[in-house]
Amino acid sequence: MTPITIKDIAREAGVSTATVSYVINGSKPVMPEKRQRVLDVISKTNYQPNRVAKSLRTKKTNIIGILAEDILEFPTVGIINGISEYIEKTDYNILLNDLRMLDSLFNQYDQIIHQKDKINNALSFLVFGAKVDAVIYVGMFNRDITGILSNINKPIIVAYSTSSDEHICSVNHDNENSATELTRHLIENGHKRIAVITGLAHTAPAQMRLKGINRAFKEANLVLDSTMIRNGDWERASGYACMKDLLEHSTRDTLPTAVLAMNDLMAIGAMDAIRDAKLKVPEDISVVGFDNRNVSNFVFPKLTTVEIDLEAIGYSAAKIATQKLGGAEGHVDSQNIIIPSKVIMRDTVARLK
Amino acid sequence: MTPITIKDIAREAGVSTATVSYVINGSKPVMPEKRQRVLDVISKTNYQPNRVAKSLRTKKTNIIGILAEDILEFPTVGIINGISEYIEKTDYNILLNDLRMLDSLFNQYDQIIHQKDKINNALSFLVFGAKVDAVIYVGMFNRDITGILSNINKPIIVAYSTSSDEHICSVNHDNENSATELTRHLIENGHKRIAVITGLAHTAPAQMRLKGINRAFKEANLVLDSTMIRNGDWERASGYACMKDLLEHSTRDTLPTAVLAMNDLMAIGAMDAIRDAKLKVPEDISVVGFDNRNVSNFVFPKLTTVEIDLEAIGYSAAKIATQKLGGAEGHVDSQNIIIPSKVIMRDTVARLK
DNA sequence: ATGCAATATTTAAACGATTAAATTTATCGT
DNA sequence: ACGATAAATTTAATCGTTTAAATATTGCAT
Repeated sequence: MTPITIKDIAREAGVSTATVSYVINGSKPVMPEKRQRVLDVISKTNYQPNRVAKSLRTKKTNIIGILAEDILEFPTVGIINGISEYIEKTDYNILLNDLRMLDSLFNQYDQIIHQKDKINNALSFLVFGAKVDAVIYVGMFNRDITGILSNINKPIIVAYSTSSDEHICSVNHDNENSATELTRHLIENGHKRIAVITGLAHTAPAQMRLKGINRAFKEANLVLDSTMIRNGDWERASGYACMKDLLEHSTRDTLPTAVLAMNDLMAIGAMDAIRDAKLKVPEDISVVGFDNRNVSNFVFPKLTTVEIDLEAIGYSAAKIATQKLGGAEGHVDSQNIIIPSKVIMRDTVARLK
Repeated sequence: MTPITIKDIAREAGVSTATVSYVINGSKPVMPEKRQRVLDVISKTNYQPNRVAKSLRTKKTNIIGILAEDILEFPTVGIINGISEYIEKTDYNILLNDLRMLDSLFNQYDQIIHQKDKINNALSFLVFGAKVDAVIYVGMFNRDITGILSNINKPIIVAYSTSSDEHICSVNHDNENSATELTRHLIENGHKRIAVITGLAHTAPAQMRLKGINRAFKEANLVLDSTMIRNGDWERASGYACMKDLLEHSTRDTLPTAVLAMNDLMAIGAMDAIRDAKLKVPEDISVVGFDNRNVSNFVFPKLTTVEIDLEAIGYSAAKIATQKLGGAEGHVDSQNIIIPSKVIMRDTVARLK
């Protein structure tokens, strides 16, 4: 009943525990017959070394901590999946810590404990308590958490935002470039009067995407008409409201031929508004979104959007983490990795002549 | 640089390590002034007890292992979120092990390692290697994994399927009842000619749901016409194909007035087929789905479906796990918990007179 | 004040692995 | 066959906690 330990294996195989350890880890040569004897006993007994004891001694847990802002937030699962894909090939494991930040917006208790404290506590627990070897932070990282970070001498990688701290690697997608490409796609199809529905204006992605949009306009010697810009908040309802407003303030001549929403949710909200105005997508107005969420493939017509390779982001973050852990030999790729995205052309963009 | 340990605290506070341990864990009374001195040193130094060492000594890691069939599969995240919601209030943590079963369908390597072995290996690692205190299996559990399970004397809880093993608790949603209610909703709206698009026929949910549908028919003294049943495979494309077939084999008189698909994806596929046939939902044919996936709220018209309370399933599973861990004092609820679901009425069901 | 019981504190042995250092065994040239 | 050297193996300390058991301290009745 009591779990089987290295001592049991040693006794059974007639060797010392050190020898057993050496064959398990290959850390020192062991005579072939002894080696085989040990291996036989191990497989016969189904022995699994106690990782807890091993960790205590070696000061390595082989655990990567994931600190997720909210597992329900759109990119989180995709990124975790990418991490999992890489980690599965290694000897590491995942300790998942969900900050539940969406949840905490509605939670009294959390208004007392500031979010920064929440992050710091979780980080501190992971690093000093659970002794994870590295942590991957999944989310926008737009909170100031530099307080505790300085005295952590373990790899911290940020996934889905870009780090400005030089000790912290980050893996992000190419907000600016993909916004350029998306806009270019519209322009190439003959659109000139393009409306823009932004995300929350103070957030990094919204700013980067806007920059990318402007670049495409400049390239084509066009200017982005500021009266055609509406500020949304990333949610479907705001897309609807922005589009409605755009429609109401337009005459036949000033109606945009296309609208670029900074994410799919708002794009779909815009499509709702267009349908309610008895107009058709894309015949009357083209619509494009961003993120390639599941739903963009289910609305009618199917939404043209930008696909973010979340899996690649997670995969890359995990790879960096283990490389950093590998010590000097494993060379660490780079400080801030940018994963390219691509435009997924579906059915919401009409070709203008 | 070297992390601070209980010895440092003891020295600094002028007491023994045992005393420090007693104040941290409240396991024995300590004189108020001493207690305070220790507490002060702890908060001044930001000391975090080493969980690894603690676990080795107490043989409890305070970690709940999650064994997920695939994190990308629809219910997984919702259930993990529920687990996380409960766990956050306790001293436990989550070790996430993703079996990546969807992925492995396309992976040569995994055809060699049988899925059963994969599950057993992962389980064995979690229990004997990582020494998690309990494991929650998230998925269909329709694989035979009884091999290794017998000699594990730690709580195992299955979430999202029902266990037949009496040593394994399970938490599932009420497939049968909610199918009855969904069907009843159609009947109450005057529908009699109802077509059914099933999921993979050999799976438990498909069988339970069919049972529930039949019950509603019987209640209403109707019979489910077997020529109106089509077997899908849970995917959107199969919903499309089934609906197309249904349409092609119907005359005006034999056209179903409603179709019940066993999940939202197939329901949406059916809606696609109906639209392609120049028919309208719900005016010509009503459609209902199952699962309340995100997308069901984004299609047009919005899909009437059954909402599964994934969060409650996860929450409940985590609660059972910790209760079982609590020992004799914490009474464990029940062996097989069924969480009720509810019909979400949206826009795809027409009232017939 | 004194002794005794009750309470508080410390000592030291675990937990199960790894790994220097010590020891044993094997190899090999002469 | 004999040392010397190299290779394999074992011994025992260690990682940072917890917790019985031993010890020290306190309070209290007399």
